[in-house]
Amino acid sequence: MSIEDKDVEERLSQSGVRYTGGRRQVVAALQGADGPMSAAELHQGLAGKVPVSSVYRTLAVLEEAGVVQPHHSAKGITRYEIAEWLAGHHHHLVCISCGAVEDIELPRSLESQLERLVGEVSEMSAFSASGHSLEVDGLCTRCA
Amino acid sequence: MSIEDKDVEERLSQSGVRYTGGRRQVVAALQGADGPMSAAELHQGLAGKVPVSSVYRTLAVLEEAGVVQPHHSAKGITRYEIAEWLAGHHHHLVCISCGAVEDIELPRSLESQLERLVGEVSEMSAFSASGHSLEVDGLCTRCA
DNA sequence: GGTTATAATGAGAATCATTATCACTACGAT
DNA sequence: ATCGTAGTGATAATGATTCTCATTATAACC
Repeated sequence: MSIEDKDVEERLSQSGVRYTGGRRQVVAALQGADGPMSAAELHQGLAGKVPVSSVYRTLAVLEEAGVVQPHHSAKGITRYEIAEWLAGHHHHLVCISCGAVEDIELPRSLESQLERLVGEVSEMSAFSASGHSLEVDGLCTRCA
Repeated sequence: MSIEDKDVEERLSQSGVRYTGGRRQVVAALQGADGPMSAAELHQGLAGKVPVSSVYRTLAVLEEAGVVQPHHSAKGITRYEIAEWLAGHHHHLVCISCGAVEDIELPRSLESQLERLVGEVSEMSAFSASGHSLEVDGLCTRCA
């Protein structure tokens, strides 16, 4: 049981839901990934041990509890990743050729610049910002 | 015929496709919108004058020609907007409550800061960046 | 330890956005 | 005017996701 798992367990119990075997497997698979995963990818990765309908339900439960967050970058699919309060704040490199999404963590200095920038945007737009995400589009090393 | 329309026409003819009535209507609707639009929204907005299957095909053609670009921010749907070379570079405010997406153009100073930032990200990641998009998540004025 | 109320699961049906198909129409070149 | 190709519209097919419901597992209580 990884360190984060304790936090996940607590968060779920606060939401009044159980941290069952299937849910643990999904969370573990997401922890092991190096980018957001779709329900189908998770189902695959778990070798069918968790049926696809359960993967969807589990993701919905985890999202509701704030353990994972959805990410929409590819055509018709939703990918999920461990929420930032557990995994740390980061951004995404999106390959415009193959669609792969890679996490990237900014050095503190860049991140604070970005936060200041978002703050200014929020002010100038009468929009109460609660989060932000920088998406850099380009070619991944494999497609370059 | 707006000024941009000339550019669209030229771009399409370079792609060897015609700029037909239905396509003009879709482009006009996108020009009139103040954020990305889905196929269903466009179909609605055009009061059924353009059948839904044609809206989809038109969007595919326009994307192929580089006249519009897709945007994935909401659950299972793809929204499109006029490409940046026609409409100008901008970013998005995404309402975490109602899902609405609003365009926002950054003042030159902020935009250049952001570009420098993206440049550094690109370097530190061996990822050849071709574009970027800042998404600010929060509550729109209606949902606040 | 067994019982019971409730949460969770799994298989499949139902739904929604999107894509493919195909007969038909419109346009441009000859 | 006509012929070939591009475009259209209705509808069927697909793929991701959600819903339903009967069954199973779990935690709290006796």
